[in-house]
Amino acid sequence: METGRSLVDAVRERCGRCSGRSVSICNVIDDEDLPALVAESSRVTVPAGRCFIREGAPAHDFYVLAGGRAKLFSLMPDGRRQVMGFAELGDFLGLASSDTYAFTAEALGDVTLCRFPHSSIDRLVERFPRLRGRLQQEASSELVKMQARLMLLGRKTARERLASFLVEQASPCRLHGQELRDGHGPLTLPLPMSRTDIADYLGLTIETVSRTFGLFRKEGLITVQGASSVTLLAPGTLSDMANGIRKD
Amino acid sequence: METGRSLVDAVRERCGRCSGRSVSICNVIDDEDLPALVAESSRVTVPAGRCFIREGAPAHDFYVLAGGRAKLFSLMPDGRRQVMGFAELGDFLGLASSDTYAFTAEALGDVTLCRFPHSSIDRLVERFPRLRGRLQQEASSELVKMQARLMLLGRKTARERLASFLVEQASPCRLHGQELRDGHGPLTLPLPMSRTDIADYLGLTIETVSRTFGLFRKEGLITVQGASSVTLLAPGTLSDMANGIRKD
DNA sequence: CGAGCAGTTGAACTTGGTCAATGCAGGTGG
DNA sequence: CCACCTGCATTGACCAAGTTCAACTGCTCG
Repeated sequence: METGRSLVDAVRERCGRCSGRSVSICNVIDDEDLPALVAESSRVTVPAGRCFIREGAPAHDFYVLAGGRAKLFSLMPDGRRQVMGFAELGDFLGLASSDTYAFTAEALGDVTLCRFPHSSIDRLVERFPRLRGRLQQEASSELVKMQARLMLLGRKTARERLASFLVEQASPCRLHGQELRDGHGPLTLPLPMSRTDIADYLGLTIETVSRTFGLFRKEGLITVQGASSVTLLAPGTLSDMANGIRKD
Repeated sequence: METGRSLVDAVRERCGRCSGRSVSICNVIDDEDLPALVAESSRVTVPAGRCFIREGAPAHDFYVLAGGRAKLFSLMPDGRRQVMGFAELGDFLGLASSDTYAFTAEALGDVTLCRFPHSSIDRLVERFPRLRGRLQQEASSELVKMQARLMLLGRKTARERLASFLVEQASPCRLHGQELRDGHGPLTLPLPMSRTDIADYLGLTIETVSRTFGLFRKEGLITVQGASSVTLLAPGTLSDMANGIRKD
């Protein structure tokens, strides 16, 4: 249980700033319940690029993401892909759904998971009563985030989509509840996902994402360090653009 | 409470075939609990076109839709609209969310609602224990539906979107669980929403929706009676098209 | 050093959007 | 009862955002 101990610490440490931005995933880990909860689970480690949930497969287990990040997506028969979300430390995966998983989950880097059989939910909720409220609350906030994604995919331009994405990626990095404004200094983000993943998340092609990154760079809104790190030079402008308040 | 009685009957009668396709709305009415639940609520009637939930307003109450249909949407500052869903009899509105509503709800025709203060949820769940499970289950299935909508808005063509919409509208009309196949005869649907609403639901313009209806008509996939009634002549073909299996 | 891959850039093309004219039905008032 | 008005739907012509296809860059890893 040594790894269990450090896992608890890691999860606890990050819990305050989890964003829970992904599909059917909830930051439901309660500080006090956490050690016992982690002790209940079987631990799984997944190497980069491996799928640990497969769309359409029978949904026996659900997972808590305990290290690394994952992308969640579905495919159409001809290969078109839609990334539903990116899962972070503390997110719950595979809870929502019927008897089969609604999406595939693939490790972005190496990933650590706690696995629980679906059938144990009731028992867990009984043992950790606060879990129930957190689950409800997070399912609810997940629905609100989904609505923002519907607006993004249905109505926003490529620029607005990428700006929304950057602002969203920034939110776990800034202080809780603080607004994004220019002048609060530049904000550097890691982007652990590929351009292809970003494109499939935003309903665009990789080329459009790349071009739009280029435009933002030319316009002095961002700088790029390699392909997996961005600095937001004008977060407030990007935030306004994301919301359609500002066109450029 | 005379109206209460008939309301219960109406809701009960339709409950079996509710589709619950809308945002943060759940078909959570339990046959046995229903009369007492309805008796708890204050009744509201809303004329066609009136908004009874406003995006961004403080979320004091939640509603059960007890008659008619409503559209749920959000707006961007410049007026772009995204319709998040259409609410039907038995759907719950305004449950998911923080302290403000995430969308505007507008009556499509005349609408009847049961209103409950948000603060009474705990009490209701205590009194009707099965409500809790239904709420969870429906929130979960709502998330699954949302993922289908992300795929639609992010990756599907105009033809696929409209086909998906028609198939979705058809689902409450066919027998539970029955697949859509050609040869099961034509299927006539009411479309209580305007072309504009359909367009804003599908992330298209009204013109594209109109043109695509025209194409489907020319191709012998549908016939149209007025603007608010369609007959699916080849539901199986439409279903395949909706899923990207077939292009035409 | 070279292969392979992700990302970037450019040019042609396509889909769906924009703008504008026309059609159609329901409602109102003469 | 009919002319007119209004609002929604349809259709057409043109346009633009974003996609497609292809070449090229730069990086990492044998």
